[in-house]
Amino acid sequence: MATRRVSEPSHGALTGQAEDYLKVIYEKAQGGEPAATTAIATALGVAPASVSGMLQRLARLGLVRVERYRGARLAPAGRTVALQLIRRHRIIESYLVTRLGFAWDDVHAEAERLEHAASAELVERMAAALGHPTEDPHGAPIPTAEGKVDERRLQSIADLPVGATARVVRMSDRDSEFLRYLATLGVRPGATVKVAARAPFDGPITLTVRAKRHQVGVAAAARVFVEAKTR
Amino acid sequence: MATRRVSEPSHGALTGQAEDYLKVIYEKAQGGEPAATTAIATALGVAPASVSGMLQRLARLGLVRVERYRGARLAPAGRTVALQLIRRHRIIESYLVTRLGFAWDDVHAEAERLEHAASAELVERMAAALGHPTEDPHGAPIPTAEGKVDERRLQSIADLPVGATARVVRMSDRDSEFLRYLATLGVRPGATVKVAARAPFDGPITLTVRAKRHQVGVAAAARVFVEAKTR
DNA sequence: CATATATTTTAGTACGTCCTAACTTTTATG
DNA sequence: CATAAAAGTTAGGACGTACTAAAATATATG
Repeated sequence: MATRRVSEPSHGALTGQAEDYLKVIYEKAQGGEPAATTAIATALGVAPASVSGMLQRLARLGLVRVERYRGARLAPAGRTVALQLIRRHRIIESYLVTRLGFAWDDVHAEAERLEHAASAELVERMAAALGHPTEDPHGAPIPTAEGKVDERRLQSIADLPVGATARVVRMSDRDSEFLRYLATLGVRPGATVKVAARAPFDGPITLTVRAKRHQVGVAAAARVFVEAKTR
Repeated sequence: MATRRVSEPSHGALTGQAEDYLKVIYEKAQGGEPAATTAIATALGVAPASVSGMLQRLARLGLVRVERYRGARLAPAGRTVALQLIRRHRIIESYLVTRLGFAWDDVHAEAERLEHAASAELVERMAAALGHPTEDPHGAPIPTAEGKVDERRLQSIADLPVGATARVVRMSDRDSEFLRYLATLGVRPGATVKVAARAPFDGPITLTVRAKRHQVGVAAAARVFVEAKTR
């Protein structure tokens, strides 16, 4: 008989930790390649050996498929769990920003904890209170309750050629310092940016945002996703 | 080095389980007597042996004082944790009812999970959004952030003599079926009840609520707390 | 292509939490 | 007050999750 943890979330028998692994695997395994052990370990702040162990457990539960020495992919059941978790996360972030006055660069950690504790009912009530938003405050699409989500792969600013103009769609929400930096540049979802210049050898990129020029590193540029403006 | 659980709450190094034990001990040890092992076990739905083990751990952490074969009391540090948890719980319940349309008889379980995941900041933002309420939807007083709370012991309806009139102050929030039953009788915080009759040998109590008479069992009456009306 | 480096897995251990079974202590009662 | 019943503790084990160290495999490079 599976151990029942008294204060575990209401949705499903999975522990919060297992849910986190699934979410990371979802994110890391987006492009054909399975999610690498070390990548998962880094994302979760655990040792690679811990990942190997958990992957076996998740595989036993039918949530992931593991290729030894190669990495893990989500099985359909695991994908469902991951998308539900992402839905929770993004709705909670939206609610905290819109209704409780949290700063958009400061909600990630809070949502990261609440997503494991919130019932489906709570999340749906939050979504309803916000008018069923389709994107979170960082521009990331919110999966539907049925698990559909826009998975189209966007270009990052680092992919743009010199002279290109693009609309900012979204950015990674992980690092609040990074988000605060972007805010000082005026880079937020919906903003228009233009690549004015690129230094050679992956040197800094000069961006024009709201008529101001800024130099940003490639690493930062690669974490801001855009849609090219056709015109 | 103490193990750090990745998805543990932001407030303190305690696990959610340990927090729950402290809360139960707080509740059970209100009147002079220490909280009995079995009482704690029943409240948490675990075996008495598990309680013995956890009490040793909590005592090692300086959170409770245990008298062997007798029970446990909170140490000052444990009391602080318990009161913060109760504050979280009651503010969350209030928020869910007032801002997200939860039924008052249905919020307990949700709050029970969220109280371990919510940061102090979130809880204080909720409290501020509600205008810093002093009671939760079931009439229970909300401890202050500094850990002060009204601990005066109230009479229950079962304590009232025939003919007494009283104002309902609060009731146990544990059991939503019980709360729905009370609602059908019109028994809510603030309501006025009169003990019209009492059958002998702990028989049913006849109450008058909003001009209607109801028979309730002693067990139910003992879970509704009142203030005698002096007049 | 052989070997060095990086990645991944296994083995062994720890800790928090839970359980059941057996033992001990307290309490209640004839 | 002796003994039975109730309450509590200890012993031993399981599971989820983590760690380190050592072994195995994959990749990269001279």
